[in-house]
Amino acid sequence: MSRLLVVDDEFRIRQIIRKYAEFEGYTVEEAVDGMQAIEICRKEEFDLIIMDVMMPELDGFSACREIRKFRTTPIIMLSARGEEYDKIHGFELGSDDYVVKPFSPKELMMRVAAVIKRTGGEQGEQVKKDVFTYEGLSVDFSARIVTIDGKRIEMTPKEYELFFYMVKNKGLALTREKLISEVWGYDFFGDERTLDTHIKLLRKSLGEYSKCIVTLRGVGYRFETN
Amino acid sequence: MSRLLVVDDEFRIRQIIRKYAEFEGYTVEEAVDGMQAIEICRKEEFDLIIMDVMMPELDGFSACREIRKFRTTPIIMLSARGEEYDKIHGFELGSDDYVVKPFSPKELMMRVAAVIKRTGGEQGEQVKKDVFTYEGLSVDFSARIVTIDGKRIEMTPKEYELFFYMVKNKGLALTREKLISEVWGYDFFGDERTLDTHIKLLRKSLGEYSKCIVTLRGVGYRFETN
DNA sequence: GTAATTTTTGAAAAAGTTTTGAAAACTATC
DNA sequence: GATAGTTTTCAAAACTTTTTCAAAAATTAC
Repeated sequence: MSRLLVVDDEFRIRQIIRKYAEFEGYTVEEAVDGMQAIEICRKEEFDLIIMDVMMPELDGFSACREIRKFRTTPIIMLSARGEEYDKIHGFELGSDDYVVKPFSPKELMMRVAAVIKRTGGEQGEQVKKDVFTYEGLSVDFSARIVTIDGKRIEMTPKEYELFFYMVKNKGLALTREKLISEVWGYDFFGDERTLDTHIKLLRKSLGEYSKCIVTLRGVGYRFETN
Repeated sequence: MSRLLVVDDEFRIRQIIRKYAEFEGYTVEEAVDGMQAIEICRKEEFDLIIMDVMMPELDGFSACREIRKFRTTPIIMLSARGEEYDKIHGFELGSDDYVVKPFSPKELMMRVAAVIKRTGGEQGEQVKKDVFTYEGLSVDFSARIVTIDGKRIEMTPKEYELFFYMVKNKGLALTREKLISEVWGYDFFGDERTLDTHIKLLRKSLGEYSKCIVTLRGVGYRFETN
């Protein structure tokens, strides 16, 4: 069955939607604000997102816009009554429908079913994303995008390759020989210190997250998340 | 489904109407002023025209009068509150309804549905559209039409194919090999730099939206929206 | 504490990639 | 088979990345 993400700061609202949605057979996940919604969306894929407009931390519009950068998941916005501007804005940002609060759960479920049916066909061909996140760091292998606190970090090809390899093998002690042969190729016959220089560049690019790359003296390096 | 022509100089307005109209299942074409509307109407037939009154080049009244000379397509006029109220209200131009700006998209859609029902509905056959939009850029895969702020962008076959493939895989890092084998075919054995040249041509065609095509050094390209 | 070893760093040289413009080759269409 | 439009080729220019190397810093061993 379809997976739903419900984003609302009010517990009561989430609870009502969950109850109805589960009754209809949907699987439900929850997020309490836009920021959390984005994080969850990076990691998991949903068939539909129901998102409140007014939320602390990060409002529904901004979250919608952000999620649209890497996902095409349909979104239904929940907005306060009479906020015509909000509705329009929601659509502009790529939401697929809107429901005005206070809403009838039954009506919401009908909209959910309609949107899923309408967008359902294409979901099959959808590309599965491959993303790693840790605190404010996010590594999208398929888009080749690294962000720190939502800000994009530009890196050079070698940095990406080195970093991706380390992240994919996070928690493992990687010898210099292993790193060089995996990132440069087994036939690399350059200078001893090339790897060090790239680690340096990578650390510089990662800023505060350079803490994740630890030196294993006499051995190599390890990427670790605490 | 029914075909709509939206005529307004503001792309924001066109975009909102397009979003709602497509949600309702209509096919939407756009024109940015009265002059363009007339040209398009000479070439194509619509089930309904939504036209703004205040436009540069040729205003809505004049355009409406002109189109009426060779078409009977129903027209809904959009006007700012109080603007030329009498004229519109008198229906002397032959418009079928009018909506005051700022309008509720939902209300507009109800009027659209009402007018279409009243005037006998569609003439053409049903075509399922497959359209991607981002800001003023719209890519209609099934019609093979790309528009920027409502203006049609003419491209060569290769440009279309390359662009469509990139848009369909938006947000993904596409290697040169992948692009070449998908757009040219796995058996392409031409020059290394052919892809680059086509990217160049495509960027030129896309004007301001060339920003969406980002170079991934050492890898390939990515189409991204933001 | 000192010497030996290893890693980090900065800067410059070398290598590599992408962009661009222009011309040549190709392909329909009349 | 001439023409107009499209695609491909190619090489120079613009730009970026990688590598090298030696000095400095850090760590370890004695």
